Amino acid sequence: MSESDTTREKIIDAARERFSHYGYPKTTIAELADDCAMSPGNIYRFFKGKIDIAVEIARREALSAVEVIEAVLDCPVRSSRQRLEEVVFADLRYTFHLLENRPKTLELAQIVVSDRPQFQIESLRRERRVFQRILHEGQASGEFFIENVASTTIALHAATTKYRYAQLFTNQTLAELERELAHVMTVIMRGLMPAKDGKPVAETIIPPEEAGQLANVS
Amino acid sequence: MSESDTTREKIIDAARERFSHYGYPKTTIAELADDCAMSPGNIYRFFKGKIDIAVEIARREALSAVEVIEAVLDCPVRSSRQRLEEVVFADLRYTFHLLENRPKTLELAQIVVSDRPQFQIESLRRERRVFQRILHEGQASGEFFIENVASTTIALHAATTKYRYAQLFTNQTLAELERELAHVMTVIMRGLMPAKDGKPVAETIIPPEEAGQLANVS
DNA sequence: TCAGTGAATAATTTATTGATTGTTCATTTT
DNA sequence: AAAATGAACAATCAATAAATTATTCACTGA
Repeated sequence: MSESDTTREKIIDAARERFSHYGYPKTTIAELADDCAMSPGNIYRFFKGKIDIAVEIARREALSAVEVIEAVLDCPVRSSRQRLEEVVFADLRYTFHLLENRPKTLELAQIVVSDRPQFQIESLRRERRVFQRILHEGQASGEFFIENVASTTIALHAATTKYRYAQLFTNQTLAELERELAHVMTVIMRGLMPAKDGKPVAETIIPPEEAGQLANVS
Repeated sequence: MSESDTTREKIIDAARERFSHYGYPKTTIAELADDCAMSPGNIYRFFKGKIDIAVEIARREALSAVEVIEAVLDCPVRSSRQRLEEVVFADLRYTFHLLENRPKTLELAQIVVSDRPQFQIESLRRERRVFQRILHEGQASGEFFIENVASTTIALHAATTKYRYAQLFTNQTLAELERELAHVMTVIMRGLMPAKDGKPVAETIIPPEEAGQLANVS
């Protein structure tokens, strides 16, 4: 790692610390420079402007959020259905706890999005790719019956909108949201899977929250 | 109608006019009093405070919005499925055009909700009742197969969250949203209706926009 | 040449003040 | 007695001044 890379990281670390403690607006470039034992001017050799530091932090945050969701893919499960349900519930829980425990993270994301609308579009796209992979697998294994995987992915993602950063829409508790999401998933799963012997697919069971799943949100 | 009722209506009319033209914050009680040829003090014999005038206007707006949606129920259609789809699309279109043509209406609603959170909860509940009626009908006629109508109503309503005041979530065009919603409804309908002869239910077709449907939004 | 500086400046935020507005109520009118 | 008034007062807003901050850049030391 080159010298200038570690300097850049030092700035990011200092910014992460201050942004999460005091928020983006109340953090000054002079403070970041102090933390890194350098002059304000030098910061601008690594970032075009203050907002770009926030963009970089939010970008990493978004990537690690998708990783949390993707981690669910790695654990062995019995079916694509279970995979899909676990990913959707993980999404609800991860974003819920994020807003609960680290409200400044949302604030930062909102500031970034208001300045760079493309940021949100790309974050959503990354998330959809996870969904798409699962649908594709389920399709290939014959578990799902899906005519058009691409458009069904979009539908699934849109139908679960309320369960991403749910506190922005409602003040329901997490338990209430989980119950609700189970109903949504029940309907969706019945839409994706053929009925067996004339009986519709069983209801979605709320998956248990894995212990390690939310390690980096505390 | 009593004298004091008509006075109250005069105030509401004046407020509606000014709120929609200049917005709630820029409208003063003195102006409303002027419009009604009365003194500021007299307004307070009819409303506890300025915000209560806004609440009353928003309440009526919300009721007439549900009426627009309910109007779809009155026209004869071939199936519960079609009813459901028309209601959901009407909701998307109505709220979309509302934000496009009368942004002050949203502003007012947001001001009311921030002061009276219960307002939003009740509006959503009213809307859900329309959904529930359709599901119930479809269930009774045997067209839908629904184990629990109440929880399925909640699921349906939650899954279509993105298509109520869609511009708050995305900057997609109405046409894009309609295409997306069709995909969502396709999955949901397959979840509600049993497959025929092993073939899944047909895809949702975007219903044509009725001419008279949006009369009071222009 | 490269990494870094810090004073100068432009842009933004905050504080202050004066003006406007929401609300009340003792009083007047009908 | 009911309906309405308008002056008084507290709360809020708008305008401006003052202070702070983001950003630039000519310059310094390795």
